[in-house]
Amino acid sequence: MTLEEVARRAGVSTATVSRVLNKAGVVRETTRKRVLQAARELRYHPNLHARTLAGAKSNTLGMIVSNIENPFFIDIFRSLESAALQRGYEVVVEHTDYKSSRLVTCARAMLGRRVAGLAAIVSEMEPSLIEELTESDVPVVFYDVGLPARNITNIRVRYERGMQRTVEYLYSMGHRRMAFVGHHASLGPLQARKKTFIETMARYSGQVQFTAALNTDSPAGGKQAAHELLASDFRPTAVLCVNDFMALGVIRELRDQGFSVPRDISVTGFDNIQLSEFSNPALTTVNIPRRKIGQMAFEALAPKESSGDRPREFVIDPELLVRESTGPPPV
Amino acid sequence: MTLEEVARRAGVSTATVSRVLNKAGVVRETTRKRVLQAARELRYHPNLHARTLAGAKSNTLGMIVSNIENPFFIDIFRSLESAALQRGYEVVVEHTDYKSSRLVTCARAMLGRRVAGLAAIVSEMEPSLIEELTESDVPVVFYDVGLPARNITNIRVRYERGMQRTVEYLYSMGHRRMAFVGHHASLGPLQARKKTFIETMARYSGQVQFTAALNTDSPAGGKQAAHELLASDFRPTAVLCVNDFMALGVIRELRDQGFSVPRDISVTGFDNIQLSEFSNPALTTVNIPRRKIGQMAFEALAPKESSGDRPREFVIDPELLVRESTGPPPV
DNA sequence: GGCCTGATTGTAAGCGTTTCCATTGGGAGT
DNA sequence: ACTCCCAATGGAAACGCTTACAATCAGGCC
Repeated sequence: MTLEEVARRAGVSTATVSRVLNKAGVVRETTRKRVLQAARELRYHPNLHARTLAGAKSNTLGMIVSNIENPFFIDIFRSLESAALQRGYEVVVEHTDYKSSRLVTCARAMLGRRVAGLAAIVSEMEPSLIEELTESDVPVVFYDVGLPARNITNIRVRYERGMQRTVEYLYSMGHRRMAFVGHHASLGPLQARKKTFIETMARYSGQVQFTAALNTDSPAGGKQAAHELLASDFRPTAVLCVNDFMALGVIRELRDQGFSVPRDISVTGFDNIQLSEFSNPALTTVNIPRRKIGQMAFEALAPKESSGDRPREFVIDPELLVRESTGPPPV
Repeated sequence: MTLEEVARRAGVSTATVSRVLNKAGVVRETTRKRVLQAARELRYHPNLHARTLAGAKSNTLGMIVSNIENPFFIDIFRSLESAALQRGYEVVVEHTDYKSSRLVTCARAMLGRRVAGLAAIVSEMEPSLIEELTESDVPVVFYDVGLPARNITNIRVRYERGMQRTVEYLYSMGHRRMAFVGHHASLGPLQARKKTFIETMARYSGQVQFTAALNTDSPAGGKQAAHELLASDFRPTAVLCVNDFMALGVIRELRDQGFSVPRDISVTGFDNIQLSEFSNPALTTVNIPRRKIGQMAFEALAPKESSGDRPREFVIDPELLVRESTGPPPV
């Protein structure tokens, strides 16, 4: 089942078979037919590795996400992929579970695969990796982490703004005791969120508590975090979650413990994943334009001759979306 | 950045470099160090394609799913992947959006990638593909579709049983008018589910209505389907959904239209995805052991010398899980 | 001192494609 | 009838790596 066998069967050279299969170069119609026929009969499937090894250019993009279970990442993937498909690229995903060691492994695998570009939509980071990627000269996009460089574009969301708007909104409604639920608090960007929350609250001189689920970005993690939160003697009137995915679990735990959301306790998320609308109550959250992020990421990776110097950094200002999970604190 | 350059820099042959990098064969400690050093300095990243082209055996498994947004598929992927990782395999995913044309493309891509095994967890199918895969001699696992063959293992869930149990349960509670919400009704397995529902209901001589969302397996699709359902003059007291993911949307629409679940209308899902527990009300559903399915799939794909003849078919009998979204019909 | 042995390392033949060049027939132009 | 040119094909060199197999070298033994 190699090119050569097909060639032999069709009575032509491998060069011709290759031309037929790649629709490149001219081939007489009759020979084309013969080759195609032979290929079909032999159940020939071109070896992708040989192909990319021989031809130089790769049209695969790589994408690495922290948590493939969180719809937030999938949404970005889908958006990036759909843009890529339209331009003849394909994209392969890998996920890290927020482990920076896996990030490094994945990134190396991508480089080994000779991807034409790499999107790292992750929260964890390994400083040496930045250097490694810069040297590699492969176009890279980071979301949330990393620094712009020769071949590195950054997309970042003004998380502080979203957080600030949320706190502001809750505060203006009368909330004074708020808690924050996150995960993997030790990771840079995630830690920054916690810090932002604390600083913002400090400005409002409200009481604050921080709780992080034990390394699980999931509804289950949110539920557990909420459980721990309620086990302490701090009684927040509002719980801000690092993302929607966890907020789903927080709401569940509150309900399980007999609290009504938002009557007794308000809950907010972050990301505005589709599910946030389908939650009951629908989640008040901060919108992060995942579709746009996916497109931006693609733009940054795709050669796109026309535009010479691509922007090296995109900044997104997220907006608060008030829905049903928040309201005034109980009197 | 090729093996040869590293070799030159380290003053050895490519064979030696290869040996060092693959930890295979013996190499004097001092040369090993020298090679590693050279590789690091040159920021050498082995070309994966060249590597798999040269060495024959592949340790990549391929997995194709219908809808990468539906947690059901992700769960199976994670389970399969974790089993694979433990045994030194890696697995790449692709998704089809329930399009059989994409299924074919993806499968061919996998074959081109020379995967060591392929898991097709999909609802769509292309008859010719079965033949193509059988000929290819690559170990294949199908879930829900396909027929056992020389190199093809099947995993199938007795969907009828789950459905029957659900109907039975609802009927015994007093429900007489039930509706079914699905998607992509034209696809084989999905159509079978609809049929199963109708047949089961026929046995109970209840009134029945079938509604399918327009090609969208998602909460949004479920919401839309529920909307259409309610627009008709059929008033079910229970809505059975083809899966949990859609049920989430159905519940939402019912609530939006002022119905209380389960007081006014009961809703059931299928799959028992994690989210079903976090729904409000928590979803009554039928458990499909995704973890186990992932493991089974891996077992079927991995060579595992010891066991000569692997079973060619796994059958799973799903169980009903009663939670909060169902109850007696309104009086 | 010659020879055998085992540890290291080098040589070179693939692996399956693509692609640059060269080659081969005709048919058109004169 | 004789160039010229173009369309259609074949030849063969990469692509970067793995892996027999060969070669080298330093001891150790007789």
